[in-house]
Amino acid sequence: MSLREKKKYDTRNRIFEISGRLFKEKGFENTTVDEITKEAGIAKGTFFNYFPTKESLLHYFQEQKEEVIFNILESQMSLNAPAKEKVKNFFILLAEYYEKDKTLLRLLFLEHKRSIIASGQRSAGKQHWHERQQRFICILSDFLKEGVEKGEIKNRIDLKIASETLHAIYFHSLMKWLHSDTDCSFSGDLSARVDLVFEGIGE
Amino acid sequence: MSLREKKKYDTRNRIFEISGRLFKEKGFENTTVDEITKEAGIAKGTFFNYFPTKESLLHYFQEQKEEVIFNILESQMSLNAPAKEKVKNFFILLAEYYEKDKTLLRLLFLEHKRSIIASGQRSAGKQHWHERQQRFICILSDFLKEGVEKGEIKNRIDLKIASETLHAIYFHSLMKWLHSDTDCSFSGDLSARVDLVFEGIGE
DNA sequence: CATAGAATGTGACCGTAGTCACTGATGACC
DNA sequence: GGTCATCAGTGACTACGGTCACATTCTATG
Repeated sequence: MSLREKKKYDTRNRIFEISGRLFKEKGFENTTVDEITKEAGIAKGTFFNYFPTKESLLHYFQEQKEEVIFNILESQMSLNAPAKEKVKNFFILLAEYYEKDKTLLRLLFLEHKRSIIASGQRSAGKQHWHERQQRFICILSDFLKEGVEKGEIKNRIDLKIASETLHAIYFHSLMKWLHSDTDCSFSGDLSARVDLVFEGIGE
Repeated sequence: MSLREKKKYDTRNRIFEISGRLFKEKGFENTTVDEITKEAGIAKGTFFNYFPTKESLLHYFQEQKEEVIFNILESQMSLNAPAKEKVKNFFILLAEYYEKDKTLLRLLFLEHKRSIIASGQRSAGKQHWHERQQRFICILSDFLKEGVEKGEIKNRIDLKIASETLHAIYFHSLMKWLHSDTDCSFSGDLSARVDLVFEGIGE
């Protein structure tokens, strides 16, 4: 690695670390780019050489988190269990991982989401978000498919609709939990909802 | 109405109309407060006498829409029909109303949502949003309760969980539809998902 | 009609995200 | 080692949302 490359790498990392710390300490909105660059000992313009916007930082934090999450998930996915258990397990693993650091997650998730919405129709962030959802839904869909083959799930069910619905429930629980101040259990809430969808409401 | 009151009313309306038009024409982010006030023939400060922030305008647009929606809904709610049909009807009425003006809705909904997220933990916007959701869930819960009494719905179901789940599905469909460019049917999508939840996935 | 005081309007001003034309450091090549 | 093209660094500058002390307009009252 040349000197130039090393410096670049270091600066980027420095911005990343400092902004991460400041965001946690003071919140995203209350941390200015000036503060970050001042603490990093660089000029304001330099910040924008590395990250196109202040919000884009969150995008990278998010990516870092996801790396970890998907590794956890993939290590558990090949378990031999009924489809319903697999789905629950999948959700609970995610939930437990999230429950470890609600504050950070709230920051990453809500601000990141906000930025995607704000940046309008076609943006890299939105694209990435969409892909992430698809990956999520695919995993669920695979579980359900297995379930159909094993006769645990009605075979007249549209797998796309079903896995999307499960995803919707996951998302809803997540949002509810993120917005709640009380410490209601995210994984417990999810579990009840998955049961409901598997059983059905109707008599 | 005194002259003062009339002027106030007029100014407020003027801001409202002009900003609505500009938002539709150029989008929310691309419309500046300066533009709005210039076109309205008032000073910048005056704008903020009427609306605490630029985003708060969206809050009022949203309220205006909701007025109409809840009137439509209430006129249809007392119909005598199976619970499932009532839920579907409820959703479809909403969907059809929304489908009339996707662009405006997308603007109102996404930006409004964004602003709620952005404004952090405790804001009037968030409070109002939360109340709206509760109202929504209550209506669904009433339908389901009736369904239980009429034996159409399993009585071991937790009504809160069930109505929240239906709401989650509604919300998911709405978001999917708002983000899609293709003209997939919002009401059709919802209908399939309600069927799924009533029937259940499991064999 | 005169006047006081309240309601409303005003625009210079502030803080912050983001830009850009210029400067300085780096390394490939001779 | 000297030269020059390239790439990162810089900070004054712009744009925009939002504020505030002061100016203007309206109205209640004698």
